[in-house]
Amino acid sequence: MRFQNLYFCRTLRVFNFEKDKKMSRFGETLIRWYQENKRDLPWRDTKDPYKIWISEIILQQTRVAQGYDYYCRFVERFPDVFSLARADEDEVMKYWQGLGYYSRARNLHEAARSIAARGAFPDTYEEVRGLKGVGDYTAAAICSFAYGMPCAVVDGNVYRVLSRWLGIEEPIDTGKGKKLFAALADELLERSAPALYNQAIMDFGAVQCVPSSPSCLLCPLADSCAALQKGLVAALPVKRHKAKVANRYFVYFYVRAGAYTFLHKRGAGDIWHNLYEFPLVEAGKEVAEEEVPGLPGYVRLFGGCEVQSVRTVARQVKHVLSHRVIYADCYEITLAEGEMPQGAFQKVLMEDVHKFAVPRLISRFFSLLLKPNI
DNA sequence: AATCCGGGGGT
DNA sequence: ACCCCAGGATT
Repeated sequence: MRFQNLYFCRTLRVFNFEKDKKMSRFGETLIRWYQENKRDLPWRDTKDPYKIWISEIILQQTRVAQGYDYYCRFVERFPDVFSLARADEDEVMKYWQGLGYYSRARNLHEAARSIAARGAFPDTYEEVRGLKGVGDYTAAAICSFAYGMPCAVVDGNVYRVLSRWLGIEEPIDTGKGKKLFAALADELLERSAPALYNQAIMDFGAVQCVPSSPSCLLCPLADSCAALQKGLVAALPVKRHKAKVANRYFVYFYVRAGAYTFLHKRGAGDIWHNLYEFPLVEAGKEVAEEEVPGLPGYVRLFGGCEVQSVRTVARQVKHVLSHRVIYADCYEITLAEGEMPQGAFQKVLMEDVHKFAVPRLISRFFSLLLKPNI
């Protein structure tokens, strides 16, 4: 018994020794790869926690190519946390227009105000993690990049790189899987250079260890990659199946009353919170053209005002969100000049609609309406 | 643990 | 079509 135990301990020690050697090569290899292959990105030129924070929020579920220009415009207009805190929320939303996941912008603004009230950007992990819109990933990113703290980031890239290199088939989108990968990431973190290591593993995942058909022949970690040896590269990481998305049917009304139109600000508890749109009727199913209010034979009123004419602008425009598919119609309806329909509408000069933050779908309607019909 | 929240690009 | 992206909040 004692012998067995001794043997076990010795095996474990040897195993750990081998593992440590392999693990330290992992970090060194990634950092070497990064130094030769890294992309030059504006948020990497700074240690300003504010700018790093902005970049991390923008890059949540967003590719670098998509967020790049937004970051540049955002930090130019809001160069520090105080300018962001002072700004009107509508303007912040306008700078976010088109990026999606608009709660990021609202939380960013709210957090900026709490930071400004506090006087300075938080400098402990717990306080950074406590900011609205900052989760485990973003807190680790800010604290390692800005302050050099030994916090391992775990994002989509890290899940992929670790699951493949270690050959782990545990699903990454369960509580158990998340805990496992967080522990592994922490164990593998290169503590002598946390910021460099974190950047390296994420860039490595984004550029080399890509989701589909990575170039394993050229990979510096090919020798030690468990997935490559087991033929599991394409199968990893494992994710649970996603729920099917439901459809929604929107009917929008571009209302003309002289030079004015009407916009509605969306409320909480649904998509596009605090963005603007045309007056909307949501239907449970597809609405036939003949059934639209205002068309001959049906209701000729809009918000209590008589509808003078109706024109079809667009029908069944498909707009895909992360978990909904919207089929949207848009009708132009004309009211007498000076009419003010009942409802929570804002009367806006048509030439001023571009000043409002609107979802992509609505900005598409704008461009349809500004172009002469062909 | 599930669901919600956008938009764009790659395959 | 389907997947993924420097995820987080809510229920």
